[in-house]
Amino acid sequence: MIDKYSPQEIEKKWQDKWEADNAYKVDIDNSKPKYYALEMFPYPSGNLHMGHVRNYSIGDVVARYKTMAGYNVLHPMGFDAFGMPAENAAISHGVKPSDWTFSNIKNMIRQLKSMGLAYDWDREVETCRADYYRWTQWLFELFYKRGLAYKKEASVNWCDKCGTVLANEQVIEGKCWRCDSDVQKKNLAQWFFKITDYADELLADLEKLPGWPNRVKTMQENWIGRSEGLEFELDVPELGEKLAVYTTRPDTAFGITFMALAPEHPLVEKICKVSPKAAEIKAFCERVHSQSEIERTSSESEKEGIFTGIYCINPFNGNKAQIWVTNYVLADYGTGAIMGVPSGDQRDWMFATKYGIDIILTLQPEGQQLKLEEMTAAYVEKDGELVNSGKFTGMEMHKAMKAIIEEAEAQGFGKRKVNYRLRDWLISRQRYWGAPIPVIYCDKCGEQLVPEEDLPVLLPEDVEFKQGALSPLSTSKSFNECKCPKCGGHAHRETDTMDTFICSSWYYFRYADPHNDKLPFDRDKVNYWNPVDQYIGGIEHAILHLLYSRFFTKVLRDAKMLDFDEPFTNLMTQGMVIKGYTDKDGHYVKAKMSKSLGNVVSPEEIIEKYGADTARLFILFASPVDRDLDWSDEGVQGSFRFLNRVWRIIDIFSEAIKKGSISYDVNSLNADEVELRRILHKTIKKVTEDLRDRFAFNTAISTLMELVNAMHVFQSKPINPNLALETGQALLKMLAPFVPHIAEELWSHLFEGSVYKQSWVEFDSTAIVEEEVEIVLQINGKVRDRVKVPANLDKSAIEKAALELPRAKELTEGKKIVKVIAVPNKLVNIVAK
RNA sequence: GCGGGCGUGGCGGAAUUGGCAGACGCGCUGGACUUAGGAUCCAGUGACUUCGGUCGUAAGGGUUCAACUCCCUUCGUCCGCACCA
Repeated sequence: MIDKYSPQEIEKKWQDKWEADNAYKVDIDNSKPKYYALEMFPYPSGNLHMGHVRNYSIGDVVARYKTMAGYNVLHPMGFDAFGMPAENAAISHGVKPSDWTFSNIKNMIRQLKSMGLAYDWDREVETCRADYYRWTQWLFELFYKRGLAYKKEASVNWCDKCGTVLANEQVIEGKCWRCDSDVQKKNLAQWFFKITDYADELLADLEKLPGWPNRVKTMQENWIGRSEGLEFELDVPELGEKLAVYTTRPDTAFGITFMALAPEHPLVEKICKVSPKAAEIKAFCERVHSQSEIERTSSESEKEGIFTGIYCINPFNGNKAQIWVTNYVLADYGTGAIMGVPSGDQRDWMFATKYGIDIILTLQPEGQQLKLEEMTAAYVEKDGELVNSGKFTGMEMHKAMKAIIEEAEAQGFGKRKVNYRLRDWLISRQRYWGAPIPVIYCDKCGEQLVPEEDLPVLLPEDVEFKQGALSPLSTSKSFNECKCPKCGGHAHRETDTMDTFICSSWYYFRYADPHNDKLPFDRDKVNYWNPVDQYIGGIEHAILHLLYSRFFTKVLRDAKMLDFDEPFTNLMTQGMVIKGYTDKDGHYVKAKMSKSLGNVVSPEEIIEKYGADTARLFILFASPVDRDLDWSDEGVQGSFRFLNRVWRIIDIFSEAIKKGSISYDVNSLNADEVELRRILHKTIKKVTEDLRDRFAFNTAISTLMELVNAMHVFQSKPINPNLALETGQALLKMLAPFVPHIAEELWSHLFEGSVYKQSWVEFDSTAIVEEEVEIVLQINGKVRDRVKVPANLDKSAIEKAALELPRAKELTEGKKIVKVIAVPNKLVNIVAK
């Protein structure tokens, strides 16, 4: 008799034993195929939430299953430990960011260990430790040396609350991704990574990622936003200047009646020098600048502009076009100026009708005549033929696009151009708790990299933390002042730190070689372990982290530090954990668990009450991994009940199991036992396929529940000991990836060694074969009867048998049998009229 | 506006290649055991029904012997991007 199931006792026991035995330590082993299972590492906020539990439970099943299936599995964990919250703690509580962070990490490691996750803790990385950020700085220098890191003054996104700039990817609908406050534009000199150099490859290589969800690939595709078109120049005779524009609709170029400039366009200043309307123009520009980013970039806001009084010449037809300054042209896309074709673009139409600018029709549907005076909107369809377009009149629009580009190229005033929505990655942050940018500014020699042998540039401790203060590092005397590495003269350090997304863009390489003190990682080790075979995390990183990591991988490949193109072969994006609650209006609604809504369930409480196995089981069973998971307290109890049921049935089987032997004659089984054995092997097949091919943990678990239900048939009658052994052993092996503690405990009562060290179960296809199958009789597509027939009976035999069934005769009496369709082992359908 | 999901019992979900809709779990109902049950075990549980059946996978239409599954239209809902010229 085995004791009552008590997760509180057995879980701690096994966690300690696994740790003492170094059970999950791995090294390079060329005798097995390698497998790298990775979950996105957490920010050390201090406490695990259910989203973490879900993420790591999924990863743990993958790692444990792959290990049992014979792979050499790398499954590491670490912490993305730089970032704002630590600094906020310093500002509001006077705690040192490092103390705050390390104590949070300590608590989170304790919580992670209480989940029974199969991590190789020897490989843990913490991005805020000098032995890690030294290499983050080293990689910055590598980017710099390759011409991929540069400093420039630019209009950048500024979050006042966080007191720092942000990358474009970190601005969500005009608001800061972290604190949700409005983002402003500021002109600052900042460091950028030249991700745009890789725009084409980042886009094209999405095709090399069949193991990624289409959703994520589409999002990246849209973010990169490639477009093809024509860039050409228009003369501005009054200024002796040229004005460049980019268009994806060269076919409408003959319809230009005005040019629209962004207020930031350099030509605006030149115009102001000669235009009598200079004061008005300047006032307009200032007014646009004072608008928030949301106001300015919303497609709904009113289009406004001011005519400069200056004209330019359309090189295609010599027409004069008014130059306007407007609020709806983006300064940092294309050339910061657009051609205004009111007849072909709805925004231009609205603008032109508002200000009484001419409209020239250049495109109309084939075989139809459009009349401007009857039109109430621009003609924006993507088909038609040209009018009023000189020698291109009458040409089909797609042909015309090509011909007009060729014309511009032949005449020398324009060229074919590819544009991207993607901008360079702004990596400077005016914050303390990040990796210092390893650059020195010398009064004489200018910008200098900190020599490699002087890395890391350590974070100083003599800094002041103030809300909204610029770059805390600049308040440190010991940090700021230094000597120029080139001339030895007076110099000062860069006081900005790097975006934490840089730290997380290469951590999955460091796990392959975490203690290297000569390089970020050894090339051979990374080439052995990486790329990550299965990456698991939240959809919120679809662009940010996943795009940056792809960029890093490509740069490091070009730097010959590794030999592959993509960091993550397969990607699984898990859904959120949601829970119902009653809102302030008394409605029952479901939403992501959050403190402010009060619908949070604490993992620690659940683990304390039911154990980690129950928490893991419920979370994996309640929903497919890529969908949102609806938390249910009753559901958790159901999972706990199931584990108790497993415990009891193994207990009932245990006497028999001890008497059984592994190899035996299956012909000695009685009918009930044959049936159990068939269910067992069907279960093995299904669970294996669900784990190996489908990521379908919920159905794998439901199949295991069916097996346990089938075993209960024998709770009150004797079972063949050999079958008891076969079934019990297979059940525990299959449960082990999901619920490792109870599987290990029950295994230890009955068998030798650790269940985790066992090889995965194979199914016996002969056990699954049934001699007789039940097939469905349909008359005109409706189920009318069921009948047992020998398995694999061929079509004609089934048809013959079906027509002789009394039920078939009864229901087709007096009707003409038109057709009989038989599907072996499934059904037979008689069509009668 | 553009792009991508999703829509199945009271609830979470299953149906992998077009072949028995609702596996498994929750909840609920009844029974057994019991001093007791919020433990355990067994059975039932889509709706309607004149108990023959009929209807049923967001709505409508189509293809097919056969549709949750394929095609068209519509609606709802969630997510991403959004004045990108």
